[in-house]
Amino acid sequence: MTTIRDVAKRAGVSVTAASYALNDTGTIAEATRKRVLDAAVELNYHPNAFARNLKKRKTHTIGVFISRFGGAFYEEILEGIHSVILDTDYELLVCPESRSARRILLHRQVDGAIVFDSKIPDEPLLNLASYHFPIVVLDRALQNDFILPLLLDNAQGVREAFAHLYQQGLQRMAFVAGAEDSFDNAERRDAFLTEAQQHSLFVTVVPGNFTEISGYEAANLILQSDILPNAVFCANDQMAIGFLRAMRQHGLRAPADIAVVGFDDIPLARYMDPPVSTIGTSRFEWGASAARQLIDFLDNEIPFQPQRIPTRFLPRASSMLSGAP
Amino acid sequence: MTTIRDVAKRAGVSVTAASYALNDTGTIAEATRKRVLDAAVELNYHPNAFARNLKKRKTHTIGVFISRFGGAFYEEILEGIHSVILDTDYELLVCPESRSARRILLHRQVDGAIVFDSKIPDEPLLNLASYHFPIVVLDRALQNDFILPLLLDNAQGVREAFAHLYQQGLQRMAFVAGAEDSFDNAERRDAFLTEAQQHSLFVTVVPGNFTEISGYEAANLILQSDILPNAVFCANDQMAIGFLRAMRQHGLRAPADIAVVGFDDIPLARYMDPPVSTIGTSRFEWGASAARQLIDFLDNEIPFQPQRIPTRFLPRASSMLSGAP
DNA sequence: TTAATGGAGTGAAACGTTTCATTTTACCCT
DNA sequence: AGGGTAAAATGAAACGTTTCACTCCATTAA
Repeated sequence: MTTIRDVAKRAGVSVTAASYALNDTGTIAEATRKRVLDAAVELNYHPNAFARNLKKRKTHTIGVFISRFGGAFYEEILEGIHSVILDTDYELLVCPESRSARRILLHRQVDGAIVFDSKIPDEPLLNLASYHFPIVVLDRALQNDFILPLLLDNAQGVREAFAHLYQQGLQRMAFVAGAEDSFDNAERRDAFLTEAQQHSLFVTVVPGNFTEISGYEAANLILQSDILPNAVFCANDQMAIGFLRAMRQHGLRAPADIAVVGFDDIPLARYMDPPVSTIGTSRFEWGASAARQLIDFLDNEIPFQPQRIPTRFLPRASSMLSGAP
Repeated sequence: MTTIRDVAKRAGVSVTAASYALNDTGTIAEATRKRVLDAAVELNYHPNAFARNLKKRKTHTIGVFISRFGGAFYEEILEGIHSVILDTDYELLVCPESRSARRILLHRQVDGAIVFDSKIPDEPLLNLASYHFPIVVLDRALQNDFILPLLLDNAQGVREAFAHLYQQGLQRMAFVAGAEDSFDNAERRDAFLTEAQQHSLFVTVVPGNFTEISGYEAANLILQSDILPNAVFCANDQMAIGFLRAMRQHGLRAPADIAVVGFDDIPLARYMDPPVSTIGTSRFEWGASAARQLIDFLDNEIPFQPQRIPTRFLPRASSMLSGAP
């Protein structure tokens, strides 16, 4: 491996001069600068990132901590993040699991983090932030000068979907909830309950955990009641798909018997039969915002600006009564 | 940040002793060892990864270079890789774009690489390998003591699919090709042509580029011919899906009018109407193999063992004539 | 008693950069 | 010609580890 020492020797200058020339800092005459740069090319020199990071106390890497690679959900967020990183001189370190997340964060191998993994508890994040380490969280409402929550506007989407159902005269509604520890689930459920209350509707809430199977089981539970709901709101699309599967097995059809709405707009939702009404957002934009704010914070010390990521209701066949708008 | 110096001072020993104690090397009395460890805990000490890497000339990170995050295709491979990495003390650096790939590799920020990005040319990989840098390639047939190709057994899957079509009496076949520069496309096409030749079949090959739209266009081209094929083999599922869409628009049905087969077994294939026959593999296992061999090479100097990843044909409705097995 | 042995611990160099403080060089102005 | 100044270049310290080579001391063997 060729080092800066070799380059300096070849260019006939001191190591310092070589460093200044390479980094375009300090004061170096144009002629010598050129000589150094040429020498670097000739020797195929590439600075050792570790030595540099050690000295500069900066890694030029941002870490993304998600709970797993799987799922179109994360994909699009990652692509959004990546699209922003591309235009900077930062690297991306993607860590799909909380165990190694701890190690990476503690060893300060990144300059900042984007977190979307509810398995990582709040406490270590707050601790990191207290050392002025910047973090963007996509899955919790933590706030702090060094922590930026960038959350979905869950309530907005729920309101739109609710209105859509209500305007079609559907009044016997049920909500299939997601995982208990999920922030988004709580917001979606609360928004739904608020709407119900404002419209003086009595609604039922059935537990679930975001998996297709839990939606399936929720349906089996609901379908045992004497009076069936005529609209069901699932806290995500997977559960809506499970719910629809159970309905089919009971000989029921959506939306004629029960209108079904999901959340997230996963790709599959559009391909189901019937296509599933859902609430979507631009996940690409979401990731991009996160990266943009983090980079701005790191490079230009622009303070974090909390904001909500807009969501919108996407009406599809699973909840459109024939003759409805 | 607390350094090893602080720990040493607190434990009342030299820096050397602290280092030995923490790394369990050298000769340190049990009592002092314990004192050092306790001090480290009390001070919440975590070694600086850069200083360590700089000194040890090892990063304990492996790099994965893919062309983008999107696509269920990469997801499962990544999960397979990750599942292996988890049990080691390595980190994962995922880089979804060839531009930064170059930087990372050149700056030696990883100890080894897994490459699945045809936009990265062979030459830099060979160059790296010449410095004894180990690389697993998933998308090309490069071979070298330090380069391990881990490729799909494309021919196997194609043979099975071909037999399936042929045994149903389908003899007018066409092949919709993928991107020109793709190794897998070349193998699939060649295997198909070989089969056709062995069965004395005259077949047509239509160009494509792996996108759904190119499958759609290929179909429009094919459907103009006087004599339609009765079986079409697409080099991947996306194109098969595009092909089916075009067929529908022309009022044709699969498999009755044309039997359609894809390749890759993407999740959507199973959900199409009709479900798309395809050729699948365990991508999770694929990724896991790659990671396993790389780690074994790095940690235990076990030489690379080239192997083919098995594929198998998955018959579904899009190619099963009624009454067929 | 002395020499050899080996366990426990230490000092200092090294990894490859960056950057502060300083020196050298070149130029300009009276 | 000489002092002043700015530009250009340099030496050396520092970043936080690891590790080589060495010392010190107690124990054992002769």
